[in-house]
Amino acid sequence: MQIKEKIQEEIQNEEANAPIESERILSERLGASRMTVRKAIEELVEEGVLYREDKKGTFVSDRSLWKKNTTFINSEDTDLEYRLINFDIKISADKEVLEQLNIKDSDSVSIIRIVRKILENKKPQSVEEFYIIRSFIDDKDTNKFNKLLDLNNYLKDNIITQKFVPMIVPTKYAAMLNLSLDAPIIKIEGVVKTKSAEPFIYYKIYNNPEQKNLEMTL
Amino acid sequence: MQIKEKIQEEIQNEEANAPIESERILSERLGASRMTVRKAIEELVEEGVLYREDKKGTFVSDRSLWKKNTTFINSEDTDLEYRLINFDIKISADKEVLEQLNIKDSDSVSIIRIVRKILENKKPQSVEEFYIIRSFIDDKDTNKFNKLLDLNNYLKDNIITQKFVPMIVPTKYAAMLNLSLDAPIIKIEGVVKTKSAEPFIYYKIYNNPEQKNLEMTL
DNA sequence: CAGTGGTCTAGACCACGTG
DNA sequence: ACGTGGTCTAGACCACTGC
Repeated sequence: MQIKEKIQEEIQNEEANAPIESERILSERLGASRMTVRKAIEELVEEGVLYREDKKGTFVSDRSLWKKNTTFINSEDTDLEYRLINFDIKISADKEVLEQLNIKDSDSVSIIRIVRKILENKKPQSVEEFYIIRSFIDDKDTNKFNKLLDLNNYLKDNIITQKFVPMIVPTKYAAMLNLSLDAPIIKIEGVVKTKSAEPFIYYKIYNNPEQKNLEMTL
Repeated sequence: MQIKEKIQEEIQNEEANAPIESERILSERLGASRMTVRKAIEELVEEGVLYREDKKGTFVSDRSLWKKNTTFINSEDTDLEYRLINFDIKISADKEVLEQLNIKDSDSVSIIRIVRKILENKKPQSVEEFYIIRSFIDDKDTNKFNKLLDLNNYLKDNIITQKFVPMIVPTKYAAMLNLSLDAPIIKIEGVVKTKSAEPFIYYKIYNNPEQKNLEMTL
């Protein structure tokens, strides 16, 4: 929405905790109804850019309070590099994978497996394993890993559930992550489901704690 | 909002993916304007109870898709018990704590430290350490641990940032959590700040992975 | 073509904080 | 008394879906 962008421009040089103009004044000055301005402000509040104090006014948040969730999205402006470790279209898969993807008859379903390593500023950040039911994706996307594996693309029309599991780094990945064999790490296990609750992607991410900060704002 | 509750009642016996009445029909039947009904539905969509399909309709979500975040809130209907391990009002604290609470002159600030153990269904689920700047809380609440330490109470007017750290269980807590000395765990470190960015609580939660599932829906 | 959700308008009243 | 955000109303037009 244009109103939102305008407000964002106008506050970008404001100091933290500075008040912004009231909803009524903004709506008049920007030529929109109050409800429209309100919705724009509400979205900025949702992102942590602004905050309201009931019956007092709306204020600019300190930048450190902007909402983030690096358990799911890599923070921007980092230098990321993706290295493919493994790619195959397989008929069979682990029992765990079949269970998470709710597959009863494994013969009838084609599963794509992709394993890749992610480097951040040239250092190993994580290893990701993806299991994707082929029939759920466009044939033309099958080889576009960047699109296929960017979980952001699924967020709008799907539901993603992820779990955090502490473990000792798996032996096969220790060297890849440049970790000692007894290093404790956090594995993230996630499932992507359609809104009608059909799972079609299962993923496991092994994070290098020295490179990957898992944090979120609430 | 009453409209929200009414809708919630009406759909509670509906099957997953069943359509609900359109916004226009609901607004007429419930005697509210369309925008009011819309807002109610929007909140239910936010919670994952309903989902929309653009230009098609609004549908009931499968219960497994309701949004949750057990990294922050213990799921309901669990039998929780809190055991106080430690409570003191101390002038001095670790450098780490002072740093997180943004305290320069440690002599002038009184910090409350509380350590407690949480049992879920009689089994040890986690150990929590809280560091609270005394001047930020009501004197009358100083001894009401349940209120003081329920992070939900701070969510409305504050910003909470938390970080997930993999580690081997600290020796001093291994027995308390009923874990072996080399068990990998996830420690959650969090800071509660006012909306004007003043930190006043720092907490560390050591989770027993066998009892505590850390997961979230996106 | 009728119905859906998505967006927007131009008003209105309320409770409460501040001067 | 005035200004704030919070809530609500009764309309309106749009782009698209499904029949």
